[in-house]
Amino acid sequence: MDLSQIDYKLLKALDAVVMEQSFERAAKRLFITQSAISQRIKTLEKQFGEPLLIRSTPPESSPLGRILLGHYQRVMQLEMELNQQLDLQTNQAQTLPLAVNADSLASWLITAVSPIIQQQNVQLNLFVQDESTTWERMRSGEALACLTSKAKAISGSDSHFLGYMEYVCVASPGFIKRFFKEGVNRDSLQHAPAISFDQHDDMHVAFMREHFQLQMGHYPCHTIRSSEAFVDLTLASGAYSFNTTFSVDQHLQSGRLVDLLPEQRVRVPLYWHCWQLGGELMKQLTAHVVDYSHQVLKQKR
Amino acid sequence: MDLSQIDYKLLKALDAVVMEQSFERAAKRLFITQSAISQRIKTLEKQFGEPLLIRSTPPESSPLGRILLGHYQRVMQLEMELNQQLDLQTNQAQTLPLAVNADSLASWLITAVSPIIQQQNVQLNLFVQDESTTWERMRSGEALACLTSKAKAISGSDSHFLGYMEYVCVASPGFIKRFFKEGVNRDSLQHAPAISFDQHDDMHVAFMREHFQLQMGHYPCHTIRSSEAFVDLTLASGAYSFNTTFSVDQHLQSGRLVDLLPEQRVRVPLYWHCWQLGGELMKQLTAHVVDYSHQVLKQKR
DNA sequence: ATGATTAATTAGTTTTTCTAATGATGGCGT
DNA sequence: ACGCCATCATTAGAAAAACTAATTAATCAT
Repeated sequence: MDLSQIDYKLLKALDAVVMEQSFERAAKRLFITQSAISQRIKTLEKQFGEPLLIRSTPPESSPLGRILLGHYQRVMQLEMELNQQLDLQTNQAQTLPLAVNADSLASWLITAVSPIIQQQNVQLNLFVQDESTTWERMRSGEALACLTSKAKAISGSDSHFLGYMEYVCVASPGFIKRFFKEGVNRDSLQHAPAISFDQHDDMHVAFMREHFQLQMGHYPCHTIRSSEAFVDLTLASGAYSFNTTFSVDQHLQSGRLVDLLPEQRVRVPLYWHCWQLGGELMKQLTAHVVDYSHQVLKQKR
Repeated sequence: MDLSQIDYKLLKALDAVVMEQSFERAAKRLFITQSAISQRIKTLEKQFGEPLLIRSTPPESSPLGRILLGHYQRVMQLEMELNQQLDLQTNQAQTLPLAVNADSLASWLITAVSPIIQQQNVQLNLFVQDESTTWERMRSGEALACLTSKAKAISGSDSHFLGYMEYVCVASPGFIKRFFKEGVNRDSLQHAPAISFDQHDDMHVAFMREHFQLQMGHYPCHTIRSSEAFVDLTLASGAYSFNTTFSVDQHLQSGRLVDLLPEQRVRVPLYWHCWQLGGELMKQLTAHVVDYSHQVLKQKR
């Protein structure tokens, strides 16, 4: 029983592969080559004398692999607690790494957290990404809390339902005149440019598939990683797009944007997940976020 | 907040230095050079941006160092639990690394644990050393349990009082005729060869200091790392020595050995420390050891 | 002061770990 | 079946990291 024979760099590679379901993507995540991932996994398997990954597509963890990853998670949890403890010890200024989706950030989030960051001595560190990947950021321990559409709590963390973000499909009058003269239908949609937030953004994709049986690639689609620019391009008649009611309500009122499909607004649930550590500060932050979002988000499906 | 940036090899070096109270001894313990230790510590200090050791003699951990070492202990604890889990998962044959003192091993220990090792599928892995250093073996996680004279429990582990080992100062009639014709006194002790178990064995040293004001080095003393050979050399008139009542009772009865100082028997307390992990097996083992030792060891000072 | 003890530093070597390129394998569509 | 693409494995060589051995510096007791 040699202690501390475990090299956590190697376990980190295993974790990345299982999470990303691919050696190559794992490599990309860790900013190393696929070869290095392969070698790290092999080293680990040599150390334990049996396979830790089932080489299927996608790769899965073996029973032993799962045990090791469970251990890894626990150690990561300890490291997170250590980080918080060190913040408390030294800076006084606790860093709060949060993974949030762009739409929430662009609308209500700042208002919700500003009381905290004004009262307490904290440093926000926001990861802005799609609400389906924020969860992953948190699971990996990079974020202490996240905004996500997933309800499932990570073990060791709390999950709070916040409400629904409502998305409206909008376009400018000029855009409508140009592309939707005949109405919004399968034909017109194949030529009208849309906007997606990024490659993980499946709202538009899901919408097109469900309502018009259109696959991705069968319609033009921009990608813009900014909620504000999203709206700007739509206002400028460059595309139609789904936006939160927050960001387009004014424009709908003023007539600069038009609700293309009033019957088909999309509601995406939002949850706040946070690690139980982080102490008083995290509790306060969570309280503020839950409270404020209950006020501004739709509570019904 | 980069996760798993912590290299536990480095923390291990820090731990070794603090435990051994010396860079050189730490190096020896980890089987590397003093230079490597120095560099590891420096790397760690560079990573955290402040000293983790106070360079006094002996070196002490800084406040931050203590926090880090606390974290290290917790991770080591997790690794130990992992090891037990892996044993359970794969082999079925759990390894039980125990740190025990030679005298207990030579007398009652085997009898106490044999029911367990016969019933259960276990592999004993005994570290035999002085009862003052067994504790350290366990603290470091190398052993799952230990026999020691220290009462203080390691946090996360249980401590059970077992009783007192009684030591008698004995010699053969021939030896007495040669060295203690005038009785046992400061003069005669300066010429009569004694035996110590090893350099950590302070029983004889303490005895000589307390009762005869004799420093180590002012009397001849062999070193023999075997309880049985201890007795053998004494029987062969090669030395006088302290032995457990277990190992010399027969010889005292038969007259081949004589109790030199019937008034001054030494009683050393014994404790069983064990990590709370290890599950059912460890519980059973502890129950057996505690139960059996209560029968065979003196319970009173 | 002097010598002994201990840690820091340095230079050079060894070991480890990476990248880049290539090879092997398996699923998939034609 | 055949090639094609996607994916992981393997390899050689380069780069980085960690180590040893020797030296220097600092501290302490004599």
